[in-house]
Amino acid sequence: MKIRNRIITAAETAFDHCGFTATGMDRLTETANVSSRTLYKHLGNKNALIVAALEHRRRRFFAQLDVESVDALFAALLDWTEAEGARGCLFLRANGETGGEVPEISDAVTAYRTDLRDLIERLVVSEIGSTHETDTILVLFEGAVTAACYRGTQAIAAARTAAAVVLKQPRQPQ
Amino acid sequence: MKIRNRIITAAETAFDHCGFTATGMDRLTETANVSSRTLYKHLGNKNALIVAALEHRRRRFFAQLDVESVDALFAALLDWTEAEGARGCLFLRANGETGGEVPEISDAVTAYRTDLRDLIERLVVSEIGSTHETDTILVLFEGAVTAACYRGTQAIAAARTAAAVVLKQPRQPQ
DNA sequence: GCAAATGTAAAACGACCGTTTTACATTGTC
DNA sequence: GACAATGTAAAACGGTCGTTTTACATTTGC
Repeated sequence: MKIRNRIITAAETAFDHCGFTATGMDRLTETANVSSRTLYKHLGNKNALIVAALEHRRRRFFAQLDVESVDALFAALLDWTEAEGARGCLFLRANGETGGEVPEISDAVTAYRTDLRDLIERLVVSEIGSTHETDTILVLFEGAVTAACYRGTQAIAAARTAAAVVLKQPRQPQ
Repeated sequence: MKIRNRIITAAETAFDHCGFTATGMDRLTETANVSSRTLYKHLGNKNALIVAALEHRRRRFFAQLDVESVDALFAALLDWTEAEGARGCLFLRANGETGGEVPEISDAVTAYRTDLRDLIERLVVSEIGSTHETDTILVLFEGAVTAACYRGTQAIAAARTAAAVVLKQPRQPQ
């Protein structure tokens, strides 16, 4: 189980840094220090490796985002970005590159989105007692991830401040 | 100049719907109703066609976003999304698929980002008299585009409301 | 100590794809 | 009415890439 993990870990960073299509099997075997035969024996094919890398990313990401407030969520995103860099949401990119035509990959992306929304909803409810601003915080989170690609961590800081403002705001009648 | 335009227009929607890598030259010639020889004579190669399609998208997009307030900006984004669908920012996707290693494409993406930020900055200044909340609105805009992929137009509505709240908020001392 | 399992190294396969070329039809202009 | 210019249709080229195969080395458990 050690080799499989090494392959997946190396693949996650390779895909993140160079893209899914642009990363060939030769680079994946190289960075994982395994032969192509071993890689195929352990993962089956490239799509399965992409799925495994996405699931690995999902676990790592939400492990770092295991927080108890919306403010701490953005603080954790800041830490993540400072450690990992900002190249956009890996799941969004995976979906874009495959055109949503690889079901297993789409499933992995959907799983991530569900987890993210569940997390945010839980935090929002514990903070203001209703789910009412969940989409707002979700938008701020997604926007922070995307805008950080070219505005850096100050995009995350801006999202963090805006989230605080929105949640402090007295609930408007619909 | 009519054929070139037909090729670029068809390419823009093909790339948008199926992705850049996943869209082969055969599909591009098919949807534009031209021979491959004509396509190459007019555009040169696939990367140049991608750049042309991105520039075409940029012109169309900002033509629809020619507004005078932040609220109208999100209203215009709503209109755009209802007409075109939500598949994520085409420029972000282009960058992701090429790994940022095709300079001409990266330039087109940078041009879009610059235009978007300039537009938002202009609107924010005209609304609150300072550039202070530009990054916040930018984050909300990017987040709305991304989240609309799986939350639909209500993500844009949430961003729109949040933008109004943020801009109404009394300026906090730094 | 010897199979069986598991690994490496590297060549080969087969399909796909961007691009070019060949051969031919259509058009507009002097 | 001939001749560029510009178009189509389709075959061919050449490289890349995911995947498989061949040949061989190394571990591991009975």
